[in-house]
Amino acid sequence: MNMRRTTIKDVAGAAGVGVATVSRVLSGGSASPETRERVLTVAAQLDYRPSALGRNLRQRRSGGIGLLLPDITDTFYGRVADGVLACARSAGEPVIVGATGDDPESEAELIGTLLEQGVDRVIAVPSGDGDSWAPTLRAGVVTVFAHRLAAGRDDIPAVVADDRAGVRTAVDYLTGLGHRRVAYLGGPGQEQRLSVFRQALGPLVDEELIVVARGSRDSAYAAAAGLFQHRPDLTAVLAGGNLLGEAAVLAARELDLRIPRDLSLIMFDDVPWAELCSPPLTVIAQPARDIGYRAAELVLRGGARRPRGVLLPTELIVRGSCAPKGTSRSPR
Amino acid sequence: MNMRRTTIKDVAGAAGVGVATVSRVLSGGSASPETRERVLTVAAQLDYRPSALGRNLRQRRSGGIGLLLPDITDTFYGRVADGVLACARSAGEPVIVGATGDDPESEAELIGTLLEQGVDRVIAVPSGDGDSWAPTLRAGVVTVFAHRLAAGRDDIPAVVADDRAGVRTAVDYLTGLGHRRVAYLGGPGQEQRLSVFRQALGPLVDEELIVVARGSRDSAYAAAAGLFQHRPDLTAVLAGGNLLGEAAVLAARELDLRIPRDLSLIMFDDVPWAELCSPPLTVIAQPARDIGYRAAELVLRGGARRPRGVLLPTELIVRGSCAPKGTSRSPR
DNA sequence: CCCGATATTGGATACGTTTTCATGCATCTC
DNA sequence: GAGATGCATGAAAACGTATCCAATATCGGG
Repeated sequence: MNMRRTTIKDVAGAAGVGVATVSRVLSGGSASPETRERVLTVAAQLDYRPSALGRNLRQRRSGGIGLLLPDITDTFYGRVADGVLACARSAGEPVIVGATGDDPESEAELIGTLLEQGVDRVIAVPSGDGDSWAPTLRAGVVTVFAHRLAAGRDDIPAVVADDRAGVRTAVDYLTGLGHRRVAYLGGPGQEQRLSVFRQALGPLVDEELIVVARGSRDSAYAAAAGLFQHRPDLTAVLAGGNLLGEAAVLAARELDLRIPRDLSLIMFDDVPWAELCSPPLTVIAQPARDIGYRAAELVLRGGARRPRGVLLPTELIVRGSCAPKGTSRSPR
Repeated sequence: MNMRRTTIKDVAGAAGVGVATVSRVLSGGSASPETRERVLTVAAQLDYRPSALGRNLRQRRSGGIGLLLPDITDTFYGRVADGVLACARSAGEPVIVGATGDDPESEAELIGTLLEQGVDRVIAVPSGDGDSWAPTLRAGVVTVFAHRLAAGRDDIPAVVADDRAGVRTAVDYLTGLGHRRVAYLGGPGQEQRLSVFRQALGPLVDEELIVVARGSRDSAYAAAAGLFQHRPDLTAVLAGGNLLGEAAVLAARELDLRIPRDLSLIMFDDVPWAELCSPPLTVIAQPARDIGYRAAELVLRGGARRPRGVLLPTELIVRGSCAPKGTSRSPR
């Protein structure tokens, strides 16, 4: 049972033409109508599927798209991935996914794997600074960043949500409610948000109220709990992601802080459970899926005339986790 | 700037040996110590990275692992994917991910893409019956199912949670609390759970209380809302997945059913927000990440001596969404 | 009717690797 | 010492495709 795969040669033989002609017909080259039809019918009969392996070697690239995310478990990145997959699929391109864990070393290693695979298009949520990305550029890989920018890499286009506006809206909303001690609970790679946060808060900013966690749930919880314990005077917190928001809710509950009575909370990223929470969480919604989809579009369009980047709008969705600074937090 | 990629030929030339020797050294074949060292140093100097393209063509397989999931947005599948990625990465294998949307046609199409790519190992959460999988088997692709089995495909090993025990535990727990009208809110591909549900409920089973939704959130919500409206007499519901559970909570809230006073709820799959919910949700935890990891192990081990399948334990985690059937649901 | 232009076609080559096979050399056995 | 055995090695042949290039057939204009 030596089931050899049917190759272009078989089709050529069966159709009585040369392999070059078959290749041309199948990749849309010029051919006479009758030849074209004959080749197509024969190919269909033999159930011929061109081998990507041969093609890839010949054109020294593997068509596929590389997608590097910090954590595929995070629904935000899940939605980004979904967008990429949707767009890639409509173009018939396979997507190779890697999880960096927000670790630059890990990222560099995964980039190496992708290069080895001959991937010539990469979408990534970059971790750390942009040093890892020299090899892809050198290899001529079309690269697009998603959700975050990398320090020192403004030569790579990026598709991001309008963090600036989002943070500003959130801060304005909170200060508008009378809050003066507003904390920021951030994650990796949120430098820009931080600077906007400081800027928006102006004289009210308190560096002690700004704390960044690493990517993990544990780290997020520790950061939130530490913040709440050390600074019982804070009345509002802006969480820079759904993991951080989750941690904030959990830590608040553990410390017997009532939301929103004792603590107002705004979370970046609208997730389904934000509505299930009690109280339902006020959020800054980000178009995660669109970010992925647009990034894929950009990367598929290739190097030709690609814009500097894309900025997608965010939206403040008011639910029930913020209250005016009326009842101050009760002393323990 | 014709930056041709450094190839095995370059290394061979620079080291003064034949390409065969270089290949052998790099893939762990036999070679004299001095030759080996020379080749390795030269390869390192030239920063040589073997091209997967050439290798793949030669061995007519692309090493990579195909992963087909219904919905990468669902955190359950996100965790499965995470397990697969972790295992694959430790083996240095790239993973090509596709989202089937629980649609057999879509699945078949994606399988086609994978075959075209020369993927020779596939992990999948199968949609519908197993007809789509004939091509992979015919092509000699090592296939492993995850989380679900496919009807008529007991020739493919599967890594699944112990649904049987999970459903039985849940049903026993609910009936033990005195519930008699227990509903099952299911999704696609849960035939086995359904049969166990009927079996565990015995004479109490009521076919009208069994409803299955399609994969989407909307469909899940519609199913839950419909169920609750049509059968106000039910007192407990088992949701067969986090999407279904979410829909149940939402629908219950919309219809002013209090959990657990009016309605007891158990949800399959423990997700972070189950604890954030109020009341926190009693769940049947499934080792999603392990499912992915084990499936990847199986598929990496290859066709050699692979077991019929793997059954991973579930666990009932009691939180606050179930109550004894004391206060009956108030009539509207 | 002939010539140049154009369209179609097939042979041949290259892509980068792994693997087979034959060769040369050193060591071992009787 | 002759033959057998083992190992290291390199030349060469695939793997399946796309594309260059030359050759042939077709056509229009003069």
